[in-house]
Amino acid sequence: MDIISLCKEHGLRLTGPRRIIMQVLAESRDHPDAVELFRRVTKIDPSIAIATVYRTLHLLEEKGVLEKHTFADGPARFESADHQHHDHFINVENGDIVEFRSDEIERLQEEIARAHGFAIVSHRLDIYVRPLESERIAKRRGKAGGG
Amino acid sequence: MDIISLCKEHGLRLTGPRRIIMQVLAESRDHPDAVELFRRVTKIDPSIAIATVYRTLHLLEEKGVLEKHTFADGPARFESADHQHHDHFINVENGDIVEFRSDEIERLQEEIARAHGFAIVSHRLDIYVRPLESERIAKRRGKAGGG
DNA sequence: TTAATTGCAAATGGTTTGCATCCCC
DNA sequence: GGGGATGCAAACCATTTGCAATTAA
Repeated sequence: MDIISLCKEHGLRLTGPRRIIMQVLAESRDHPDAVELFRRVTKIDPSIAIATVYRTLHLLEEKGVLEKHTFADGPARFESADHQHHDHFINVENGDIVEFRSDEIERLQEEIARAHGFAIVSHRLDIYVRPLESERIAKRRGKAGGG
Repeated sequence: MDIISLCKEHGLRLTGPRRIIMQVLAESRDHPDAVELFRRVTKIDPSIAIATVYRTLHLLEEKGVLEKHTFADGPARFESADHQHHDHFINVENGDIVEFRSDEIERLQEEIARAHGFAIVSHRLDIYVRPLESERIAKRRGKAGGG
């Protein structure tokens, strides 16, 4: 969905700062945090305040347009919510995030929750990882062109 | 393990504040945060500073004696680490925490990580829940004595 | 004795908020 | 024109840190 309809749909004014923040958000595939977003946004329009970034993020989260994640205890990181639920691998060596989904894990969670007398509201599975040594070797080989 | 051996084992001085903080920690089954811990500790000795609570918590986490969790985006909460790994249900209605463990989910995680070329360093599965309506009724009935 | 530990207060980092101004609808 | 949105700076909250005084070993 484009930015104009997004604002219309949620009764938000399409202002200059908002247009830019949403555009940057739409282009980001890397779960940026508010400060990183602020950096990207002010590269386009340096007059935008970080308060506006936080306000927009909060607004979009409330409307269900964005998902907010808190990995480890760093700053909150955001991604658009227009996708099926998924979980995250966080590469502890560089902070990179890889998404994954397991229907089987989802199903097991439901089952266990029900057995405990709970209904699931939401959940998060964060797996902190490190590349397997074999992967590291494969990557080195790839980069070096087979050395 | 008692507090004295714990300190000896990790080369920590057994000071008054530490003795009290560890004692309170040992008695807590509810994953308290630092500020809550500070409240409990200063009830016993009002001269203890919150900085000492944070420092002790950090120390014990480093030594692997405590586990630190960040649920949603509230303050960090702690529990002793002298147990098998488990995951958490967080009751969104009151913040209560219930522990659970699924070997099957653990196994699936390993499997999926490996398939992605990762080795797991650690992980966290937090399931935000609400009591099932049937549980709520059962509880009311229990409290009212069968009303 | 003396290095580790503490209390205090100031600093930090991420995030939110009050308020006067601004500018979409 | 008017109310929502913004920029700015100050406030906030959880947490950390510098430093001089204290204390366990």
